[in-house]
Amino acid sequence: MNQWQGENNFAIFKSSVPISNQQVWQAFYQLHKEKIQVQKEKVAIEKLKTIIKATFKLSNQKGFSLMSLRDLSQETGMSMGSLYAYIGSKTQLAEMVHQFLPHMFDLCIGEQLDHKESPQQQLNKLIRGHIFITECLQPWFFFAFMETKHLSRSIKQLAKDNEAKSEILLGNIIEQGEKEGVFSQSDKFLTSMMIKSLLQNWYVKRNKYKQSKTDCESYIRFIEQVIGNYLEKS
Amino acid sequence: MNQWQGENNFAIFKSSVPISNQQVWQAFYQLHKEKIQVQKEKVAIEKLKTIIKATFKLSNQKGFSLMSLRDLSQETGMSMGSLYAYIGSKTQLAEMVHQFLPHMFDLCIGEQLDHKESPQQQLNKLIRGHIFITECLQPWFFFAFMETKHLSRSIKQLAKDNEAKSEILLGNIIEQGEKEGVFSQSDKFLTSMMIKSLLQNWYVKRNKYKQSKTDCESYIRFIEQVIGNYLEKS
DNA sequence: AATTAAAACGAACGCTCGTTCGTTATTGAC
DNA sequence: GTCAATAACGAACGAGCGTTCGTTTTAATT
Repeated sequence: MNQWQGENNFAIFKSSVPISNQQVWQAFYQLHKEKIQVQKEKVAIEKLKTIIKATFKLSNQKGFSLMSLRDLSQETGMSMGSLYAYIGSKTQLAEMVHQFLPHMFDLCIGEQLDHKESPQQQLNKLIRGHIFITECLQPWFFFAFMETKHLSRSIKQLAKDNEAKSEILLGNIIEQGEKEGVFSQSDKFLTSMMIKSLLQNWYVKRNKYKQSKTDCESYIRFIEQVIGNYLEKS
Repeated sequence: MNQWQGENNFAIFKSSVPISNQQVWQAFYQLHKEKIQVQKEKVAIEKLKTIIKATFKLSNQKGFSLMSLRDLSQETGMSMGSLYAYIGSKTQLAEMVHQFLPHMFDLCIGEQLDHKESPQQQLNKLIRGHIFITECLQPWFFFAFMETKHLSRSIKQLAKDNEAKSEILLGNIIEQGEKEGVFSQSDKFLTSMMIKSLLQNWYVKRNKYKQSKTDCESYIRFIEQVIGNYLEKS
């Protein structure tokens, strides 16, 4: 059960996926390149960084829909016209953030899952990957979680599909564990809902965990303990 | 552990606290009486019902800040002027909902807790009460959870205080259980965070639970099982 | 039927929003 | 140093916002 400690920790995760500060912004720019009017990459990435960070800050304060582009202009020190060269429209600004997350998710933990491993290993891997990536991109995931209401139907659907996908993934692993006899019988739906909610809590209530000085490794240990106690046969 | 089943179920809860449809709206009117310009109680209650329900519906669709009072006017069939006789202002409309929840909470489960009972009993009572009341007032709690950003500082503080209160309550019960030796040693902070998040999930993701035909009694049983497995000495 | 108080109405007001676009400043190649 | 190309600028626009208030309708009392 604890075979992953030290062997698959946060530091190793960060060094094995493209999630350094530079790489993240580079990836964000690449994903949205064709929508952005500014052509010089170095300039564009720097300004996007400023804009997105300011968006997160203001959205935390008053919510995305109450954040005006004049607020954003003031916070970034850019003019209204400049902003529009980067974001296209207010709606597109929100959509760009939302589209980025599944992209990074695939990049970082999409292909790592292996059905030949034991259900416990698969489950732990999924949980760890989830916590690690949301730890690296906490403001992004927090924004996406809080500001789902303002999206076009198509992007809203994309968000729903992604959530469903991860729930099915969880459900399958639990089912496999039951079949192999390593997990006791349980309500697969309720169990995956619980795991999802524990994973979400890490980035939704991040401030509280920071205040209590809980780091992501001990949070993972806690989840694994709770799920283990509940699922594993004794 | 299962002594409460049948003896303290949802039906009994509903009949022992003032939470019938009529009583809820009556209580809401009483709490905000002095802010409302319309004097005839029967008329006021009926219109408030219409307004609040429409607010919940529109907020679910596009979020409170994107809901205009013209939307609300159309949805309720009332004129702008009439609306203002009931809500005072858009901000006050949101605040009235937020203020109502701790009020109902106190009314329904505030005084039922008894420190002489066993920690297990106290914990189960708290969990059951929480699920039951959020089951009865699901749209209210959902609205309050999603739309915290638009509040005045004072009401935001009130919301924070209330959350802190319930976390301390949980922490104390767990601590008492540890001292009495009925709970194993655990991280009290992480444990209460988990319980809170399980409780919140019931009204935040209500649609998903409805789709899978999970009722509140079986959800409570699930929580008690998970927490029991984790906390109770074997 | 007349009177009066309460409730509902909705056009109008001032303001702020997202967005545009003609102009100015900056950059880099020659 | 010149000159295109690129980026930044910010005043202006129309739409829609929350809110108000003079008027009309409704309801209750006499």
